Amino acid sequence: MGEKSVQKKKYIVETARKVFVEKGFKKVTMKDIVEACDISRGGLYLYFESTSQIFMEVLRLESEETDDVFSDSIKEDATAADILLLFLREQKKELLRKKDTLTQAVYEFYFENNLPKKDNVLKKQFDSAVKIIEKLIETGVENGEFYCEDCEGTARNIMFVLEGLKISAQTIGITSEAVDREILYILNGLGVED
Amino acid sequence: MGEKSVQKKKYIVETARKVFVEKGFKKVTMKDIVEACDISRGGLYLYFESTSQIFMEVLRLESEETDDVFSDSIKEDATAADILLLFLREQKKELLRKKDTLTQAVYEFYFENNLPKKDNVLKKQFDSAVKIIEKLIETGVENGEFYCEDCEGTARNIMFVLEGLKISAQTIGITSEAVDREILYILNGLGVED
Amino acid sequence: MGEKSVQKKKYIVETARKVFVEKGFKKVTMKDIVEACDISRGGLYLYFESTSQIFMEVLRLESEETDDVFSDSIKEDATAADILLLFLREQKKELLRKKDTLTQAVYEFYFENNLPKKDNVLKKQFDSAVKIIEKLIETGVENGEFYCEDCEGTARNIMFVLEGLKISAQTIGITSEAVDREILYILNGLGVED
Amino acid sequence: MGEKSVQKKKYIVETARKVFVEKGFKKVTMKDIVEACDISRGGLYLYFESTSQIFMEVLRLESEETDDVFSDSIKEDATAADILLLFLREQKKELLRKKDTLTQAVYEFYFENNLPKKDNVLKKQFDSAVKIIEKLIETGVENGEFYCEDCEGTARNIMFVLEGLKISAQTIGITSEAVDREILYILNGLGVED
DNA sequence: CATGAATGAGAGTTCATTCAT
DNA sequence: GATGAATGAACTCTCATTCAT
Repeated sequence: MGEKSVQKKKYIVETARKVFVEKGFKKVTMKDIVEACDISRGGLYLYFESTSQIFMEVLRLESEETDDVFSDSIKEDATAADILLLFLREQKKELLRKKDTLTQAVYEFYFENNLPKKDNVLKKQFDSAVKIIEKLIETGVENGEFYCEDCEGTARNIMFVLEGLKISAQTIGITSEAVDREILYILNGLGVED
Repeated sequence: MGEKSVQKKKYIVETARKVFVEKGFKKVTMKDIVEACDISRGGLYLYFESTSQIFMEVLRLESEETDDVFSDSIKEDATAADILLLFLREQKKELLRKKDTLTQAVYEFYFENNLPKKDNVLKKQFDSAVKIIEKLIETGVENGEFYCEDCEGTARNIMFVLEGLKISAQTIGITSEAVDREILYILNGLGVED
Repeated sequence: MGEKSVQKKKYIVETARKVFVEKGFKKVTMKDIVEACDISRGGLYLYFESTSQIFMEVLRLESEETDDVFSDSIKEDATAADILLLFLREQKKELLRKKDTLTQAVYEFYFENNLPKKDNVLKKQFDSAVKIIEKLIETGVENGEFYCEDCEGTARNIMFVLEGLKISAQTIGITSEAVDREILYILNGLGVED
Repeated sequence: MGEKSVQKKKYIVETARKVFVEKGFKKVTMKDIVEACDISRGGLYLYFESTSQIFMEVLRLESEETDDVFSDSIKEDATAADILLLFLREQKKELLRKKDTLTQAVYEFYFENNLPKKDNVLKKQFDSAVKIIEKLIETGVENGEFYCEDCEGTARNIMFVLEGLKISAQTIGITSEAVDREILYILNGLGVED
């Protein structure tokens, strides 16, 4: 595959991403993507066989580009609590942005496809996030910012709560205040004063 | 609609339930249900206009029949901790039973339908569960079984964790041990010794 | 068929008439009529086999009830010109009332059914109208109101013009003024001053 | 749309025309046309969305191909009376050719569609025919062939009579002699001797 | 007579997928 | 590589018509 092909493939994936954001995963047809990309029907099949394949590529690109959720905008002298709060606020923003997110599409995709474990990007992301939070909490504990007996458990708990909030936002709907309440609860659990 | 019609409607809903359990929500067509029920194409339309309508009926029946998650199998002398543990184990069983659950269908349904709040059975269930758990924890605190500063917050936290576990079970997959770990973490948080 | 049956049949025909007025002939289904009559599906079939059969009954009733287009509202001392004008104005009213008429349904019906000549109510009506107008013109000529060399031809011509206006009203649309112009043209042709 | 597509579209329209001639407008389904054209179900939808759309195209083609009803077969030295007679005979032929005409389909189409004025090809044709006949009569009057006080009125009258004959041919049926009688009446009205 | 549930044929429409150019 | 016309399977939905009650 030449350089040009690689470019075109990337163009398709990026355009398709917008479609998935808009419509979720299941509803999207090859036709939708063909039209969004303004290429020929047959043309798309030269690069991808199905919406699943395209979506997997979207996910791959996604994870490539957002490795460093944390490292991005963190000041040198930020405390662990600062960083955790930043992270939680970022997640809040993300999960309240009901539309304009890949979230729903991701869920639908994993529902549909009885996921080959190894390719499960979602799981990798979850696990790596747990690790990072755990590290962060440990640092906080060392600094005397946090109080915590089971750092790993707490990290996991935080991630599951976030997952719960995320899916709730998509299904039963959730308010900004409700998210704040949960964030506060988490911080209180770490011994952080309001 | 006569008695017979009511029976048939119920028969359709119960049969459709199996289809939804098997295939989720989106993938199910009127044709699928027609075939599962072994009735005629037009016959189904006598009772329902769409899969959404059928699914809403499935949910209604579901919630009617499972009002009393708790009251059912609770001994007279059960402690708050006993009851909570029972509840959590029930939830565990449910969420690990990946296939054979309506869970995925429910999520898909709520993704698709940007449902009017009032009809949101899911939300009602969530809120009522929070209330019940809160009561339970308060009882436990009074009995000296639990230690807890923010009963309502804890109840909510438990429910969000359960939601997180449920969706994770459907997407990234989750082991029995992982669930146990979370249950333990919750109980520890309430000051219950292992 | 008992007295009650006759009543019911009449009720159906009269109700169906409204449906035909509203929707024309082709679009009307047995279901439409069943619903309009608020009777059972099977019930309708006890009386009629098809919409065609019902419509033919509608036409029969129609012609029974409107035998005397003229005789109705004619004063003793009306002149031939008066009566002709009255008739033309009546026709004008009828044909401008685009909706609220059986006209379209009648046309559609005769299109569909390769009409058995003998049952052709429409033809009978046309022919009898020609006769009446012819008589009228003759009377007018005798009275010196009209000038006319070929009374029968003129009568037929008038009826064809009316038919042309009627169908035009249903298809290309026609204004009140356009009809007036044609009426005037006819009267002028008979030597009537404006 | 390439040259080939244009060809195919034309092929569909021409084939569909035959179907409309045979069955009128309302009774024709997309399936009928698909079968007549011997193309695939989806294939037809590439070109047209509905029978209405196809029919409008049929009408467009029709009017394109029959612009010059008159100019075609008119000798250099034809008199106005000759031309008028030619026109009327042409119309007679047309309206007696009960089957093999688009007439019925056209009426049905205009019944169904409460058509926006501008798209009303039928009206345009009617109006332009009136103009042409008017011109013709004026010429005839100048030549001393015709006698006529209100050329425009007469032209309109002729057209409405023709419309009346046309619809009558489709509904109550009409004989060749009946048409001749009307033609004669018209010509007599213009002062033409038999 | 009357009901209305049930059937099944058939119309409309949309897409994934192929393939000649 | 790229195009886009073409196919045909699959779904949705509506009714005429029947028939047990």
